[in-house]
Amino acid sequence: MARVRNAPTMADVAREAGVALGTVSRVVNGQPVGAEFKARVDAAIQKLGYRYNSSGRVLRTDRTNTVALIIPNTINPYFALLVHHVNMALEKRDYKMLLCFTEYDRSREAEFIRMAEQNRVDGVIALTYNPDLVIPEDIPFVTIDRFFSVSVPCVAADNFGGGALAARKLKELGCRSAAFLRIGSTLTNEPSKRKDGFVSACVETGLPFEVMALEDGQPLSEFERFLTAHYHDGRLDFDGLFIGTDSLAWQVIRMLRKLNLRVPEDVQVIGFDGIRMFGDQELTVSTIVQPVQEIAETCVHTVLSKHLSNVPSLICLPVHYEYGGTTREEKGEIRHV
Amino acid sequence: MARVRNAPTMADVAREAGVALGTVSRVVNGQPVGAEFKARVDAAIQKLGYRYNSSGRVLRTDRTNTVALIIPNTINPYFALLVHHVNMALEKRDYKMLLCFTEYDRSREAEFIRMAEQNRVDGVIALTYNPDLVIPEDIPFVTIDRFFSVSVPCVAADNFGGGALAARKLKELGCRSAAFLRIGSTLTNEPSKRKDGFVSACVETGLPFEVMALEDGQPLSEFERFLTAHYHDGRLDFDGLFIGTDSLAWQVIRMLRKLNLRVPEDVQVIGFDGIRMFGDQELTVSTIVQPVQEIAETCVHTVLSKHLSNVPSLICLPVHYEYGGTTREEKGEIRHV
DNA sequence: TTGTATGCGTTATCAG
DNA sequence: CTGATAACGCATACAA
Repeated sequence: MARVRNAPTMADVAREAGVALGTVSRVVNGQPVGAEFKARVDAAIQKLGYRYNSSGRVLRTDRTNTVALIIPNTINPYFALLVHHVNMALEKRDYKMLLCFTEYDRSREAEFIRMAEQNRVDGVIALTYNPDLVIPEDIPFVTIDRFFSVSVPCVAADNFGGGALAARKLKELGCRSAAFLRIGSTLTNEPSKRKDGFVSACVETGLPFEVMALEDGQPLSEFERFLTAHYHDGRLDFDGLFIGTDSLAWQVIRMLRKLNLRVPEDVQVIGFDGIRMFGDQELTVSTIVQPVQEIAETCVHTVLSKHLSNVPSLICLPVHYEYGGTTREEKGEIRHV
Repeated sequence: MARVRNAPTMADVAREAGVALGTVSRVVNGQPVGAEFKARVDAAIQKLGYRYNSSGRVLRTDRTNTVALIIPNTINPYFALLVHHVNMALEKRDYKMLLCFTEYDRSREAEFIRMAEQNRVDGVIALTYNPDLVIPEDIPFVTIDRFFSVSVPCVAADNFGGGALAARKLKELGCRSAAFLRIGSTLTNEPSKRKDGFVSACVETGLPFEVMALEDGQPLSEFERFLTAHYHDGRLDFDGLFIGTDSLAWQVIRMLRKLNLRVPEDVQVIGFDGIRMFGDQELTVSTIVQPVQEIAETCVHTVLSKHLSNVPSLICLPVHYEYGGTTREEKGEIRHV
């Protein structure tokens, strides 16, 4: 069969330069070649307008310099941030990213893993929810926020520490009674530990607390019912809320406003993630900030390391608290919610 | 050289099934094969755990089933949305996406085009800012928001119409005097027409207006100076603002609040893009909504069409206005800013 | 319909 | 250091 596109190949360059094919390959790959030869090859490349074609190398070496990132979507700003930093970390190492959006669909999660194998990616980084997901053995695999087994490295923020930090912060800011609200309690993953850390620190500091967790299917209005049930004579039973994500925190704040409760005067709110308005402006709420860039960097570093067996199976990266207008702080910044 | 990974190949399957290599290929690709043969091949595939390897096909056919998307980043929610819909549109057609973040860096824009060629992508969709960008001839290329030449299809929202719609809406909502604020006026692209449409409709409806455009390098505080200069005795000269993007609108609203101006009571604000809180909650401001999904779908459809010459060189897709709390509307929704 | 054989562009081995 | 040549896995033209 003839060439599909008629772009010049290394063979054409070799012929033009009057050298062997292998010599062209060495020049292109920066391996040692005599100056005279190199000059002739470079000239031929110029003259023919030769463009390197990676598909030959892929077939020969079975390395694509590509890593698949499996993630629900990029509409959620936390995922969008993750995608961004993973891609940057990959690019720094001359790797490309094959992006797969699952939309939380379990069958899609599994299908993308198959697809990644077919395309001979050099590794997979996955943030998934399918409880029965089978992790392939023959390909470097790193998960985010979810621990499968000691043979599959998992990278996550220090969710337990973050939950504890939120509780201690509320206590420190004068809260007398707190509640933790979260959604999606079906699957046990690393973020589930936010609750454990919160509870642990509440107990430790003597801060009374309640926990309200919604199953995945339940409507958000359940939170409204919960809050209303704890609302008497214009006051809420809690003066501090720790909420599983910034996104949910934002929605809960709207509910509080409906009850004529002021944030942070009547109720202080701390979220989790560190989402900023339009990606780069102010925080949406006071929050526990995930080290997204470090998470991405660690995932990439890990998935590309030669000896996965030397890698810890769970890597928790430190979080920090940041003021975002929904807690009472000395720093007199403008409230924006 | 021996196999790199020792995964079974079509040859192994053929041997196992006692058929020819070509027959395996036909089975795998769903071409007509005798039932008996097909059964034997399927059984062999099962038995050996054969996984299709796309790298052979790529080399053979020079088609990767991959399209490169070149875009500044995914932190900006508008870009994040675009990435999402482009990927979904590609996936629907069994194409993969090679994502390239330029971070607005001109040299990176050019470099990614080179990289895309090397990797033999089947097409490129690009949202770029480099005024001197050279579009390759030998690869299907579609741009977003920026017109290069009649031979390079450009997909965009109806920016002119959107600007006009904003002006008419402000007029309709009772505005007496309006201003248009935008940033980044160096490069002339499709979004530049937002101003033209706005001006045109202001003139048409007799709405007095001013335009304030910031060059790319200038600090945002210039807008604050502009507003302050038009602020007398607790009143702003304008009771309506149309702002180039939702992101900028959000920042301007913060400036207005510093001047103790209420939105929308004192000043109504309309943005552009249609960005939602956390990607899926309420709009951040009243705005002209871009049809992002249609833009993505059109880009993909266009870049993959066989006969690019039959394609219009500029495709403008309709926008619409949507209430987001920063205009005065009958719909009494809770203000959230 | 099925088998055979060639080549896609590159890398890597081996001999000169 | 350079040249010649054999794979890599698959698709397809051609022969049977």
